[in-house]
Amino acid sequence: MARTRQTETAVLGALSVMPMTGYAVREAIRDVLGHFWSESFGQIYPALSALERQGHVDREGKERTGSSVFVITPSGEGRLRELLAAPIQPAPPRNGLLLRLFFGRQLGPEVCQSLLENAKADAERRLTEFKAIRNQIAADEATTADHLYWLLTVSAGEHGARSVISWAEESIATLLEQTPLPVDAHE
Amino acid sequence: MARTRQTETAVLGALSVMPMTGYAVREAIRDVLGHFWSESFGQIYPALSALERQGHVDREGKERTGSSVFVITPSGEGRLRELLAAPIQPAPPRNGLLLRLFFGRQLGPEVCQSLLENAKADAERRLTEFKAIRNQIAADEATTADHLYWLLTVSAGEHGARSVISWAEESIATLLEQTPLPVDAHE
DNA sequence: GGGCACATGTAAGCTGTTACATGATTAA
DNA sequence: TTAATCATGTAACAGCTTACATGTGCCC
Repeated sequence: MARTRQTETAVLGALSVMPMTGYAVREAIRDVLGHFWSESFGQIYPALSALERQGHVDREGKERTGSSVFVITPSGEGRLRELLAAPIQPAPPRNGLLLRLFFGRQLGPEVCQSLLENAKADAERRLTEFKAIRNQIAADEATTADHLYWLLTVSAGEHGARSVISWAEESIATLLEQTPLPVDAHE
Repeated sequence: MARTRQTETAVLGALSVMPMTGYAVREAIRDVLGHFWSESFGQIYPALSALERQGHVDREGKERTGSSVFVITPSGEGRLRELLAAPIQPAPPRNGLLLRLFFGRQLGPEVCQSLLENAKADAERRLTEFKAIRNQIAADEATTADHLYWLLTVSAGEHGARSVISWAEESIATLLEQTPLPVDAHE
């Protein structure tokens, strides 16, 4: 029960920005919410059907054309506000990198260092992505009333990425202290 | 396939630190790995049985007493290293706070501010928890070869919490600019 | 006319959570 | 002796992913 609501929230949220096809909802969730949210493909169409049955969205142009555009109804907007106001259900944490580092003695310092290097590189990649997103939102600034809130989530991503980078750098240094370089005389 | 391995990894990892009962494995995962990992109760006993069948753990004292202690075998240690060396499977992101903020226009700036205040308070709570954990690890320093790696994960938690705090403070300020105080003449 | 992106859906199967059932041991 | 904690397990269900099935419209 508790979990299907989450899909409902994401789908209604997407439609609250603009009407679109189910296919476009999926793309929006993947490409726009992707940095902090995910829904799997197979959930979206059933969720849309359920929302239609409940009168929270209308399906326009359904006849014979195949593709149809979903539009949020006033009741759907009420439902969305209700869902957004509900208590946040914290997702159980599952950080594979930290799991590996916690048992890092099994892997040895060198492997752990390379895990950290990868994490740092990933975070740097994300940081440049966020920069691009920021520019894009700024470009649309005039046309959307949502940009202020969108920037908040971009900023969260940036802070998170920077914290990963500084943590990784510190941790690599700590591990290096622990593994004195093999004293090779060359040079 | 891919997912059951994760439970296997956590269980073998716990037993690599010291032999313990299934119940204790569960507590260790909840209390020690809890900040970055979770396994549900109902997965742990089946995982232990499977590991026993495969010879990766031995069950000692199984006879009639009810409780038995699980001990990792050499083959289990090999399996653990294999699992830890496998590519990290990134968990699909699901951040309920960011989802709410992204559609924050529906909630209004005041509600969003209080969401951010809560997030900040949570992060501060975590920060003091991490401090306590750090002290505890330092106290055990002599007795465990793992403490260096454990501190890495604590540090990750601290960096993360601090990044949430600074992000939340910035964001609250941004929202305040947006909602000029109601000009009430009183005072 | 062949390939690609758009578009909608379903079904099988796996993962994970929760609640239940049971019993031993220990402390008040 | 009664409650809490330790201990082991199972079964039902909810949620999610993946692969499949199908068709349209457009561009080269």
